Amino acid sequence: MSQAPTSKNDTALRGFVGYRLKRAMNVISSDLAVTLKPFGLRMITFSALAMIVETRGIRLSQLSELLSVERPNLVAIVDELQKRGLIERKRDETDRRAYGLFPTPTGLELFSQALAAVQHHEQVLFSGFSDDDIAQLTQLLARIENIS
Amino acid sequence: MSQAPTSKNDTALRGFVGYRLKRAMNVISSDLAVTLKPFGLRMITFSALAMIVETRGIRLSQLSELLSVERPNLVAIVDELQKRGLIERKRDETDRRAYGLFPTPTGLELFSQALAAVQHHEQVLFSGFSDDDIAQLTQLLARIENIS
DNA sequence: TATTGTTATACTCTATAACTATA
DNA sequence: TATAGTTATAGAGTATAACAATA
Repeated sequence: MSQAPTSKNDTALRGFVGYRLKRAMNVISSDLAVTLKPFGLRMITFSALAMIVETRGIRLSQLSELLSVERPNLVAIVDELQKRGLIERKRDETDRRAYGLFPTPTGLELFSQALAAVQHHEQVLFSGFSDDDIAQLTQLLARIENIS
Repeated sequence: MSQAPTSKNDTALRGFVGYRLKRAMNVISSDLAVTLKPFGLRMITFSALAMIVETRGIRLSQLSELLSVERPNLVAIVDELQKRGLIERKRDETDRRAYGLFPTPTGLELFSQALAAVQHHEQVLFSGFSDDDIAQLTQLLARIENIS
């Protein structure tokens, strides 16, 4: 019976941008999770909070569209932010089906701290990258996003 | 009560490479899932099969390390490939704790077809990208992967 | 003692169908 | 009829602890 090979590699998969993208994503997201942990936030709750801070009164369905997260999956996320007192649901009196989502003062305070931490996180992570590198990467990723 | 705002955006999050990376990844992975579906493969089962084809006799623990997937999570994936008759576990007689993973003829045949489909998929997806674009992107992603 | 494969478990993420209340 | 929010549910992905067999 053969012993396990000593030369093992992932050459075949390396030929795929998707594979490389996923591996790069893993590095960033696991690192980001550590950064957000002290704030009791995950990537998705941070993102949702960021949107609500940026667009006060945004609806869950709009949040869903912007974040590309299915509406049902956002309910628990919004619940979580609300239970922690970071945001409020305010019923829209002109369309009583809908709720506007607003940050609380606590939410604004926490977000500004988390934002600074995440910015610092990326700054450290990409300290070896020039502004031009970042600009190129950003542009390439934007092109991928807009493919379909 | 305020109506939901008409100007809604994700400007704050757009400043983060991680956010853009995740969105680009979503585009590619959901598209890739469609490509792999006819073969009864997912991204992870395709990747595992690719590794086993490339490095015949590879162990589950080596697969785990190469794919950055925890060992326990690979057991079900290897089980799935084996149940479909695409790979075999062969006990390593020199180290009876271990099993070498080998593709079957069926597995080799399916993989070659799936590989061609995935290659074609990326070719179409990146048809608007020059070779230089791909090379740049690949290099930038490799640098991210090697950050830590 | 350490390693290989494994079981069990739990938490997160993602996707779909269907309900309610409102429009 | 259609939309906003919601419930229920199920499938994937991911992480950790601990076990049996073997080194």
